[in-house]
Amino acid sequence: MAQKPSIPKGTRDFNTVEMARRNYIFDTIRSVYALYGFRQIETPAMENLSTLMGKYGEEGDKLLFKILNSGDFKKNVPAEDYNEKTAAQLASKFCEKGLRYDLTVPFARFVVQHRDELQMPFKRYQIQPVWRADRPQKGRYREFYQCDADVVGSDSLLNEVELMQIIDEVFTRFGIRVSIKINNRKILTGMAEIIGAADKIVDITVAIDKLDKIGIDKVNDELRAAGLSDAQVETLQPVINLSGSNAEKLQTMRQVLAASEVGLKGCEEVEFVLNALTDAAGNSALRNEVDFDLTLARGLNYYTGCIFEVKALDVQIGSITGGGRYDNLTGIFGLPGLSGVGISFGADRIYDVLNQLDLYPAAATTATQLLFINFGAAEAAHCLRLAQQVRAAGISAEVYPDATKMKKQMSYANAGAVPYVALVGENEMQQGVVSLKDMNSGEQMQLTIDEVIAKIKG
RNA sequence: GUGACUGUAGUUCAGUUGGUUAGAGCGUCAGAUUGUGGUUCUGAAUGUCGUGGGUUCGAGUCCCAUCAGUCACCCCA
Repeated sequence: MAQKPSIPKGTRDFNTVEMARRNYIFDTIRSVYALYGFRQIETPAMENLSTLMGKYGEEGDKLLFKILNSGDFKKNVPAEDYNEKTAAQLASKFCEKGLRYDLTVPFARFVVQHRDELQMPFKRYQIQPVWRADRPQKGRYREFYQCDADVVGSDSLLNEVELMQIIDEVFTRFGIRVSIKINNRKILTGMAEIIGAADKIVDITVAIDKLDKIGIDKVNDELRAAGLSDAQVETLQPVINLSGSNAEKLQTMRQVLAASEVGLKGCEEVEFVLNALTDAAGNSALRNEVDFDLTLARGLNYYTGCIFEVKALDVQIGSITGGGRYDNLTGIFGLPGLSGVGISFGADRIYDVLNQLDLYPAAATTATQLLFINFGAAEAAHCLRLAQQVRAAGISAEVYPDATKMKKQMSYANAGAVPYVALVGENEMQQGVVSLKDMNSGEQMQLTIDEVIAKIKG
């Protein structure tokens, strides 16, 4: 064969089976969002680069896919710039659009742009692909889907509570056992304050976030590398090693953060959310465990309040859902004072988890429920009418298009995992019946078309 | 952006210190079976050994370059 065609690195084709599974994931998430009163929007695949640049930190800017301007885009760039400017600087002259990097920033843009039409609080969800010019590896793609739900225009912590419930509901429906982690950016800020390194907050959180991956010693190395003194690192130790129940951890943190107003506020917020998720008898309202985890930091630096993250208990794949509160994201677009809180399900990683654990319900992946074998022109015409009756009853059915060998038609049904096959030849036509074969058991019986419908539905 | 590993049939992989005509499982197709799939048996098709150069009497095998893929770091879902 000559060179085979291919697709760009980090992108994927989805075949029919994969799409059936992916739709099961999207449909599940979608229906839970809707159940909590969220409504769907979509935004364009490309945004103006001015909207995207500077929102994800220096690293993020590098990972943006930029789109070359149309027309003679080099006309207005002086020749000497080609040698003097860096590639990034030239790109900023050649490109004014880029592919969306996540759904949160386009959403912030959407809110600011349509602020006069929106009823606050505004609850929206959005399920669309995003693109990152990252080097792909396991569980990391250059094109992948995010499933975001956000509430803007409400400071209430009840929104956080609701989002935790959504997380719990979705993973319960999937049958994935997860650990939900909660923390608060204010607590991290408070810690930085206490040790007198407020300016190093980002470095500190990034280092602490790696605890369960690289261990305490290397975290301390990173903290020192970030410019913290040994004394400062020492002060952080009891916090990093925090253990016990959620209530105990909160108690400890209150003592540590006694001198930090922000830090105490963070503790209060976490406590409120955890309490709201617990009934009067002290039982959790959730089916999955929620853990107050000081080492949860999350990379994106626009979070300001509660932050959450979800990890699968039975598969090693990194976080499959994350989110948090960001107090001033729309401020960048000229609309200050509007608070938002949101979560994002990583559909592609959830897909990998479901595959590994093989948790798909059978119904999610079957397409055609009944295949009519084609015995010839007259029989096919008859089957076409029967198929319409079956479909009217809500059962997906198809008539094999060619009167080929029976073996071929049966194989087609088998390959497509069709659970029932209808054989309607000359005899059946005369008697007004259908020979229905159950492909799983191999049993076959003669039934009227109404009995067939009742059997498949029942 | 940094580093490591791997490229042989549709696919997963064998292929000896460099040696004649490059193999196997799975899948595909045909037949055993003209109204019965999934099991079984028989047979068949399929390769620029990623690409380009070099060493050699001789390269799938060794060397260089290049492209592609995978994994880890960074970062993240």
